[in-house]
Amino acid sequence: MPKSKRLMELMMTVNRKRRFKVQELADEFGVSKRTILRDLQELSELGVPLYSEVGPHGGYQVVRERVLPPIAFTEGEAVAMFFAVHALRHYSSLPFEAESASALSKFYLHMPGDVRDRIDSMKDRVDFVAPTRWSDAPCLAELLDAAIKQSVLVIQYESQERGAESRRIQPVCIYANNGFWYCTAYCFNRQDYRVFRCDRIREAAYDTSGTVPMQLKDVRLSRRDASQPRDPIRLRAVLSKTGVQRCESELWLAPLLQVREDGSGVIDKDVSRDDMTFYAEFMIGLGDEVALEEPYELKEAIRTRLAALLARYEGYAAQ
Amino acid sequence: MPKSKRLMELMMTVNRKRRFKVQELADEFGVSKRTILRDLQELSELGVPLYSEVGPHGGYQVVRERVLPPIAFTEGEAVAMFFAVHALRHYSSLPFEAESASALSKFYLHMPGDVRDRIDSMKDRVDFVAPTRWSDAPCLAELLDAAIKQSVLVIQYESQERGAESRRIQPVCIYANNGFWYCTAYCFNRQDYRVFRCDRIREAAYDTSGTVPMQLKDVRLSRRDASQPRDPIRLRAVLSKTGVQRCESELWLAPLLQVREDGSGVIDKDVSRDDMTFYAEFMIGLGDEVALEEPYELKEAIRTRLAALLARYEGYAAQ
DNA sequence: ATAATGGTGACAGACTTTGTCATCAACTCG
DNA sequence: CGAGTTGATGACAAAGTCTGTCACCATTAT
Repeated sequence: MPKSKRLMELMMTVNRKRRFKVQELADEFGVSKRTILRDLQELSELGVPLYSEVGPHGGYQVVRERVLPPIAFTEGEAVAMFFAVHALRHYSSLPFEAESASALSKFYLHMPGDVRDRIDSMKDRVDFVAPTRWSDAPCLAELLDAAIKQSVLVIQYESQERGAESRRIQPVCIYANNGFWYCTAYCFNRQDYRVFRCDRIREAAYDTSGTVPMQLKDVRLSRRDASQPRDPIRLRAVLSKTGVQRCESELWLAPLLQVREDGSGVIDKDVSRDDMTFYAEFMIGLGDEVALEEPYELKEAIRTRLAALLARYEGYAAQ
Repeated sequence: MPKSKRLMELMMTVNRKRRFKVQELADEFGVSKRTILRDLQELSELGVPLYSEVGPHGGYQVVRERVLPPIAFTEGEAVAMFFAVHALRHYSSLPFEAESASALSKFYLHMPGDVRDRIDSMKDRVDFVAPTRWSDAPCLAELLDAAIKQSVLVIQYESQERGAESRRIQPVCIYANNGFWYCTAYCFNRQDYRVFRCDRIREAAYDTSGTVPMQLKDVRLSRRDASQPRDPIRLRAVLSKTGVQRCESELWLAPLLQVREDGSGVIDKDVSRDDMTFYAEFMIGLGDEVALEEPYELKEAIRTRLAALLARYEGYAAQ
């Protein structure tokens, strides 16, 4: 076998084994220990992070991260990776931040100068706008890890109403929306699914009390969909074209919205009676772009709200 | 020089040169033509797309895409790249879509099975929510290209007011915000900077009439910032903690906002008098979370607006 | 102490790569 | 056409690199 091929296979083998002895590999590849030692040194120089200990029960280890065999990317592919990572630059507390940066610098180092220029000039010409000031979500990595492994966490959650409290949860999925990270999880304290704002999770540790994880294999991202409303009431409203455009950027509304051919639209959906205050605020925000048809309760709530606001601003005027 | 090293350098050299003759490389590397020929054949087998023509003025060419020398990525880096591209999945009409996909499949192919599983399970556990229904922006690639090269385009633009019209523009930057792609550009018809919605640009072609591009080297993303208000008026308002959080997700507001230590905040900024109606709507949306201090004109505008809305909903009640 | 294990240097022999040369093929240009 | 340019391929000896063997050292667990 030519040396170059042997080196490749050796790289794959050591990545698979993680721990091994020189004699082992020598037998496997049908070469002498000396050769394997020389090869391992070369791999080391090529960037595979090897660590060795002498003595009985010693041997080689691949330390830290495993390395993929070298891959030849085209320039276009490298630029695309840059673009993707660049697009996420406004999001703070991202998982894999360090890894992205190191991957990008590897691409950057191996690039001929003209492609670097191309990328540098692209940097300032294209952008994804994200809401500013994302709050820190210190436990994001733990939450994601727990969601992947489907294990139970004990978290310190600072809810708006009750202040800090401890909860046992099993994360289902993590998602970012409009400036915040959220985590849908099964809450063992409430015995139901709940959505947590990740920046309010101050600490997260793996549960050691032996709570048995739920079988949530099929429960995935869909879990963030709203649950069925209790005490439903029918909401019907007609939206102008502008109204539709505004509603489309509201994630929670999108599934309730039917768009007509001419761009105008209709909301027709059962909603929870408890949410009247919320919908009243929202309808007020839409102003003349919405014509509410029912329920009467919502109209009433809107009028009450408007009157309260008017009083508030009348009050100011008197100051 | 060992062969392996020479092959690496050869790969970089041919990528830089794009066109070359065997004799040239032989001199450059101090080896014989025969050796270079053998090396080029090996590079070819390694995936570098080489093409050769015999005869005078013939020679070698690197065909299609240039290839970077093989890079060894760690697993973590590969996962990070997956994450980044995955996060953008909801955005339609992205540039570099094909390249991202092919880069990802290269990573995927070279990965040991357990990492694939890790990625597969991550896919369904983490998400970036983007507003739905992005309109198609068919000319995005052209716009980006023109922005990078700073060249002039002739576009067919369908404005809301005047219907379709032809414009000569020089794109400055492209950005995505809240479900739409925008392009800031210098418009030669209006002789000023304008922002175009990319989905309303039906066609784009390079200008052939010889319009001289502007010197826009220093004009970059900042161009999307609001210009100075004409007829300014001072706006001062105090925001509660909740109010601050809501404002932070409004991009245009972020620069006007000062956050205090306890999470509450202040808006204090000169704004344009023409925008009173807009600010009135916005303040109403903030409800009790904002205490407006000045200007008087805005309070008046809010009261007017509230009264109008109230009338609208009183009207409904009478239906 | 003993045995297991990695690390290094030297060197001859095995193996690979290289240079040279010869020959061919495709093509351009005058 | 014919002369010149350029790539493609095969053969083979010379040059160079890689490999196995061996001797020896260092470290460490038992």
